[in-house]
Amino acid sequence: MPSTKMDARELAQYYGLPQLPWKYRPKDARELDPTNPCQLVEIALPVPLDQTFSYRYARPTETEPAVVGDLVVVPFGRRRKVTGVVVGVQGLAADAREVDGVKLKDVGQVYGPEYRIGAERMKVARWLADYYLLPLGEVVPLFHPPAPGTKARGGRTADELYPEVDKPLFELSAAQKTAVAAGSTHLKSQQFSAMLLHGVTGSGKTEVYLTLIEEALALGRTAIFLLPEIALTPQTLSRISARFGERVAAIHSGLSAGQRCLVHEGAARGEIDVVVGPRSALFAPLKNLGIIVVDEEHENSYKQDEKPRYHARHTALVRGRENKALVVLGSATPDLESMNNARNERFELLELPERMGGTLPLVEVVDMRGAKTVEGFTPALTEAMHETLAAGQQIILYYNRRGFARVVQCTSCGEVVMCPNCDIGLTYHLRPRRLLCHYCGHTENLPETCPDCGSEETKPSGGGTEKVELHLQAHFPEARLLRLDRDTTTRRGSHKKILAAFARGEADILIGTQMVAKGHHFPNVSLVGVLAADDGLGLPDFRAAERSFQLLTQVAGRSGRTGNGRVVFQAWQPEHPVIQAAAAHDYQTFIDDELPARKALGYPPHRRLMRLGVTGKKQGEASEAADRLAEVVRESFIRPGLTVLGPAPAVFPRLHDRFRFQILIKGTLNKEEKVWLRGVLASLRGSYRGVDVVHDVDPVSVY
DNA sequence: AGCACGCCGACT
DNA sequence: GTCGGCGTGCTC
Repeated sequence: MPSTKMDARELAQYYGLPQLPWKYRPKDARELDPTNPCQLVEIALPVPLDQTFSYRYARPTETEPAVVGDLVVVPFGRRRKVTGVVVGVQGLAADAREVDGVKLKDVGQVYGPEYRIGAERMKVARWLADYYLLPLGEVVPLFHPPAPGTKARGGRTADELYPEVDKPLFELSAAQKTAVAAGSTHLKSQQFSAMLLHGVTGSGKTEVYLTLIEEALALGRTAIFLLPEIALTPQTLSRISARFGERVAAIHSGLSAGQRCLVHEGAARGEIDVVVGPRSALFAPLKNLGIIVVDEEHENSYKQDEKPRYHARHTALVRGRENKALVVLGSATPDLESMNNARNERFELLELPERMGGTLPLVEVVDMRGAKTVEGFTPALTEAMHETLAAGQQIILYYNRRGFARVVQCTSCGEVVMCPNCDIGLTYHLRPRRLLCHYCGHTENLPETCPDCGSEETKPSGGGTEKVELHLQAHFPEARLLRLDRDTTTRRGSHKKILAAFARGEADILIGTQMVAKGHHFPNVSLVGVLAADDGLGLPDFRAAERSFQLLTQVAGRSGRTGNGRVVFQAWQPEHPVIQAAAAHDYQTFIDDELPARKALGYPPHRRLMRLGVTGKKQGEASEAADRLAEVVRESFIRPGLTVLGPAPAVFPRLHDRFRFQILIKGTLNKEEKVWLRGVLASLRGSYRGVDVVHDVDPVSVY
């Protein structure tokens, strides 16, 4: 019977898995001889191996010795050069070319002190590595701009791109003043603390953030302002740069590697003291960090969906703690985990319940059952649209399905046309006129006969944004349309272009997927229509209700930002509590329902989750590996507080020509268990070639 | 994870 | 004949 007492080597033996390489590292540090400029440096490298590597560093004259935290470039393998971080240094005889039978290669380059990962950021790096079960070297790339050294200097800096605008001199509302006062008290305490700012769309959260950042600067401290990439609009950036001028730098996807380096160096040298950007901005080398703002903190994009799979909100709290800083999380629809933390008094909760200069839009829930719909439009929505257009105002229509027809079905035998790689029905698109798989990108022509029975009666069914667009062209011929979905935003920047065109009033109706729900103020929008409000509720994910509530609330918030707005939710289950709560702008009721439901099922925020995903081209192989993994994990993790579910085929059992299985661990692993699991995963990866094993701590979705 | 080495099919 | 498919083995 295996147990966590067994190390990875013993476990590998027990289960007949191949042995891990076992490296012994001598602990006797050699004294650093000041007359000898040669060092033995231990380096963590960005490779998925649970070990560090020893190199020789014979420093050039007039240069400083390497120290822990230094970034270095080293030769690795036959022809690779990789960037790693120094985790240990010792003295070394000048003529030594090997240590304990291991040949030493020479360090190629040591970066300057601007690039050194100081003690504080190193603690964050170690936390990331431990918490997310990764080798330290694999989190190091988060801490430096890509390819430092290849500096294309002379490019425009971030804030030059966004000319200053006049600072709006609004008087803060009472609620804003309360929030600022609370934050201010925390800042002055010089202790770590966290605030959750729950404010409806348009309630002035940004003004609270900016005021608190100003206060932090006045106290001689620095600030990080995180936003989802999608929210990094020129308006947002110009507002921030108007406030902080030269001292602020923005990181965004339009920046070159050289510009990123300039921001990094400026922050390290103390020339920049506010860094704004998406999750990667969290690792900026600011000194004396006083405040970290995480705006739209519920956004799933804060969780990176590739290695290292870290959550920027969680990491912000850790970096805040290391700096005795204030962490401000803000949202109109806080993540359940954050609100739970607020209720448990780990965060101070501040509410901004009122819209600045306006009221929340009135939401009408329209029952689709028995309604005389035309292509998914009820008479109520159609009428509201005519009224809005007649009044010269704009409309947003939200429909979370791309393409023209969700599936193509044979009317004779009922089969739908499937993707050859994915076990997913293909979606019919008009432009280009082809079938497309939304998961792997496979495309093919519309078949003339049913691939299954040969009948010529195949029929596209189920709608999509393309069909809605066509319908509008026919029924609202006078209206100018814009469509916003993945298919209209293939070129870089086209997303922002479409939104900007709509904001300038170049169209009357914007139709789109989730993309229309995020960001942007559209002062002239007075109607938002949601074609299928309960669409997301049936998804087999424990967060389906939370997602739906957030999306409906966000999209509703696009209406009537500067006046009275209307919203229409069309729904098949209009009485559903999530739809009702979203329609009533009632976050309280929503979480009062949802938190106990999560607790009853043992899901976050009550317990944590870890997902182990096993995929392979051969179903049998993947399934066997998943079985083996589940067996090992289950036998060893028998204790109160831990539950192992699975293995089970994933919700999408085959994508990209790979069969997918998963195991869920409910509960929090302790340190020994994590170390142990890393070993097991490494063994498994070694013994099932052709099978991919991924682990995801705190997964954001469990598909 | 890369990247090289190594051993078997359809091409000039 | 050899270009290239991806199995497997190693990286201080």
